[in-house]
Amino acid sequence: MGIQERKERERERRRQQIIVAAKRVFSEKGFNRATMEDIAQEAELSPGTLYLYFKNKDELYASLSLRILQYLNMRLDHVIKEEGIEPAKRIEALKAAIYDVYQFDPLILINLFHLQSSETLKNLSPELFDDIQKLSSGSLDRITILFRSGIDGGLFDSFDPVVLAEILWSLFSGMVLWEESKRILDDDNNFLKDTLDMAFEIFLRGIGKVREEDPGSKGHRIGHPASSI
Amino acid sequence: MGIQERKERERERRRQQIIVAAKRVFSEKGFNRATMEDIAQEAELSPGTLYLYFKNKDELYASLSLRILQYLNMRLDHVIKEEGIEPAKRIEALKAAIYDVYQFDPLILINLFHLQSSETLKNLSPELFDDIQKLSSGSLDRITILFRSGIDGGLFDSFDPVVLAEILWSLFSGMVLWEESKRILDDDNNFLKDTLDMAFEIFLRGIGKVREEDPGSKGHRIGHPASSI
Amino acid sequence: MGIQERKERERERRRQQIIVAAKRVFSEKGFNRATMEDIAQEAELSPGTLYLYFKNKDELYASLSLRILQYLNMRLDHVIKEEGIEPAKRIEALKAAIYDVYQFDPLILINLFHLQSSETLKNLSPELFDDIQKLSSGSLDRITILFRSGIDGGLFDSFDPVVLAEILWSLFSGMVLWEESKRILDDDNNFLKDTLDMAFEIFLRGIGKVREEDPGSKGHRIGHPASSI
Amino acid sequence: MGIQERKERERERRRQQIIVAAKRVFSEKGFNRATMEDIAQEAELSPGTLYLYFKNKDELYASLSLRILQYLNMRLDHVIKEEGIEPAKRIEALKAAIYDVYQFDPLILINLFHLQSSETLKNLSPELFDDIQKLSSGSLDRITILFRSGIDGGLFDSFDPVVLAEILWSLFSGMVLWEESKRILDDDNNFLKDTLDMAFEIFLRGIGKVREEDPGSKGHRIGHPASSI
DNA sequence: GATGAATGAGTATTCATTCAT
DNA sequence: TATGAATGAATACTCATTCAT
Repeated sequence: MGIQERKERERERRRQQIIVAAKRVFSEKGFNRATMEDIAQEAELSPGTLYLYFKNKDELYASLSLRILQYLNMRLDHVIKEEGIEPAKRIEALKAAIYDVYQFDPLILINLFHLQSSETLKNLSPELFDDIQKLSSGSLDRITILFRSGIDGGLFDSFDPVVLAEILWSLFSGMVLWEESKRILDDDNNFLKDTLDMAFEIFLRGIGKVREEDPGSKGHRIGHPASSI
Repeated sequence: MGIQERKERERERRRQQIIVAAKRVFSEKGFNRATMEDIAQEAELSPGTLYLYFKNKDELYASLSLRILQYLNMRLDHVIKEEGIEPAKRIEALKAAIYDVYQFDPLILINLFHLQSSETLKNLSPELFDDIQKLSSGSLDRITILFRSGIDGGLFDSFDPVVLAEILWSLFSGMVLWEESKRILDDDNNFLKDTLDMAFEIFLRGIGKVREEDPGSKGHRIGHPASSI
Repeated sequence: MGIQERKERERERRRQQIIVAAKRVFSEKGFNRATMEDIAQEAELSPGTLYLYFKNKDELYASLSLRILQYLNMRLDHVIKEEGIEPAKRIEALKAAIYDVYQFDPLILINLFHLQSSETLKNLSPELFDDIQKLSSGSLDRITILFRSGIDGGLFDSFDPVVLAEILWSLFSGMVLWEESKRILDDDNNFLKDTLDMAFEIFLRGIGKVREEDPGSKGHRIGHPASSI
Repeated sequence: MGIQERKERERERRRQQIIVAAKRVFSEKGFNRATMEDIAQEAELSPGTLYLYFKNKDELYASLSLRILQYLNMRLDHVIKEEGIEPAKRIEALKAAIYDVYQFDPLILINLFHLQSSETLKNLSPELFDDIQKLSSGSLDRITILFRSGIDGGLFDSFDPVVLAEILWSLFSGMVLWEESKRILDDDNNFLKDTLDMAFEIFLRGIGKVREEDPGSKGHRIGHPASSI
């Protein structure tokens, strides 16, 4: 391997080091209250060094999101590309993928949704803005594909798969934000896991073909006992 | 008619004047890039005057949200208190109410969700924090009541109504944020109206009693023709 | 009495009302932390009204000092003009006068010394500056006269009476300030009374003619038992 | 000679640079009219830099005083520790020390007395407040020791040495303030030198044992010819 | 005269970013 | 490359003062 390559690898290691530190600090203090000084300290580097790896604070922040979008797309690609799998299983895999992304890094995920809905987005460099936009619509496209295969496979009623993807995405992002809010307002910690599970089931029931003749379909209409009626 | 009352009214008018200006500026520039100077200018007042009506920038920002939460709760109360209405109609009314809230003031609604998921929440005065928390959980409670009446009325399967309310709230907030994001990323403007409609239908189908014996229930399982396949 | 005169009297009453309030607020918060709003509230008037009676905050502050300087000079005049009194008694009366001034209004007295040694002095209107200067040097002159009479009366050694007056004045102001400082630093409250008494005795001993032939002079060389040796 | 040590020295140099500038600006404009911007300009630094060395304006101001208190204590320690010196000489040395402190830095000395008698004192960080308090009472203790040795040595009458120290301190601070006031009111500049000298002599005469049997003691009862009678 | 709402100039402080070493 | 001291632009907030009522 060339010396060039080794340098590149070293450089990437530093970037990750900074990203990890940034993630922690942003999560704890929020974008505005987190200072570059804080992040440098957490990364055990000097403030100046951060600027050797990231153009500015906004781009460092956005980089966090890039990472999780890439991970999401990778996971979705796996689901899509798995051969010889029936549509119903694919949707199960979609759910698992979304879970995984959340568990992979809940904090960065929150950052992603903050970013998407905020002023920061407007201040990015055109290139980074483009990256975000492409990755983001890439995710939607992938989810759309999965829904379409479900429709084509006769699993779902003929909804618009693009809209289904957007609804799923909204549901997901809304729950992540709502969970964060509950953590602040109510100190309630384990909201998302169970709720997302239930939401997914309801959503699948909602779009599923109502197949009166197929008792097997009842399989994933799991009963949800009302807990507090 | 007293002088006291007139003054109070005048004061309220000023508050509204400032809130309207703040809404515009915050929406255009985001919380951090909006300066009090900007808002004062927009309101055609001096910076100092803002502080006669709002303790600080955070509280001015939070006040925007208070307003829409109050409006939401009022609308939900109407739905709840309507007498002699069958459960199915109530849920329809819930949908309409949520629509209305969105249309009442989309921008402030976005502020609300920003606020709920952000650092700002931690910096509010205890009183305002309390107000937000109470109004927010008040909304959830009201939606919960509506779902419970649907369950009691035999309209829905026996899901936990609290969780249903949270899922609906997540879906709603997620869609509002996603819409904003799309507006920035894709210049797509009219996402929410149709999507929320469809999401609501799917959600209702998902939680609905699967009444094989009742062909009439198909009535509101409107078909959603795929638009872009 | 004319209506003119009544008005004048009314006006003076208001001025006093404001001065009393200002004194309290300045003493509690210090010059800079005391706001005109605070003073207005204390005086149960509106901020605007203060400006009908005092040109600005500096002048209001300075007015406090005027009052006590006038009182001091009045008391000193009494001492000077008392006829047929022997020099030794006069000096006793001087001590009593200084005591009285302190007791008349310790807080305003502190204000006076703050004022004399501060930036405020430079910002006064020329008229007020003149008033302060005249009253202040008037006090010095009066004290000088008393010392001179003591010298002429053969009571004291032939020190420069001007300098004696300045030393006395310095001693007095230094003790008042030191007392305030102790109140803040040590919560020590009753410093001045006893200490001034002792200082005065030492001072008189220091300037007194050493009359070896006159045992009567021992009268006011009171023994000061060491308290903590 | 370590790099650590060199940096520390450099840092101290900067602090001094700022202190010198602050001293000039505070003296010229007073605490409130002096802006951090002014001080930065005088120090040929940027405003931000000041905050790398001093937490805030109050602490910068207070730091000026620390320095002179430390110097005073050091000088007093010298006087105390000088071996084999007779009490009378010690008191002479005390006078010299006080002179020196005044000449070392009249402006900072004024700041010290402003500080001690002002609102600023209440806003300091607890640590700095403690430092001031300790140094200040340290000075008093040292002066007390000197008076006690004078009493023990039979030089003075048995006054309470604590109170003597306080009187001396009051006299000194009062004269410094009075001098400043005169500079503003009368443009009179060289008050303190001669007056303090005379005050000291009077004070010593006042507390000295009246030794009728010892004509030699007249030695330092220098005659003070009246200058302006 | 009295009011008190409105003003807007004034400033301490922060922190992203740079650059000499 | 890495540093971290220095920068200085940017801004929330205060409060003495004014003036229409």
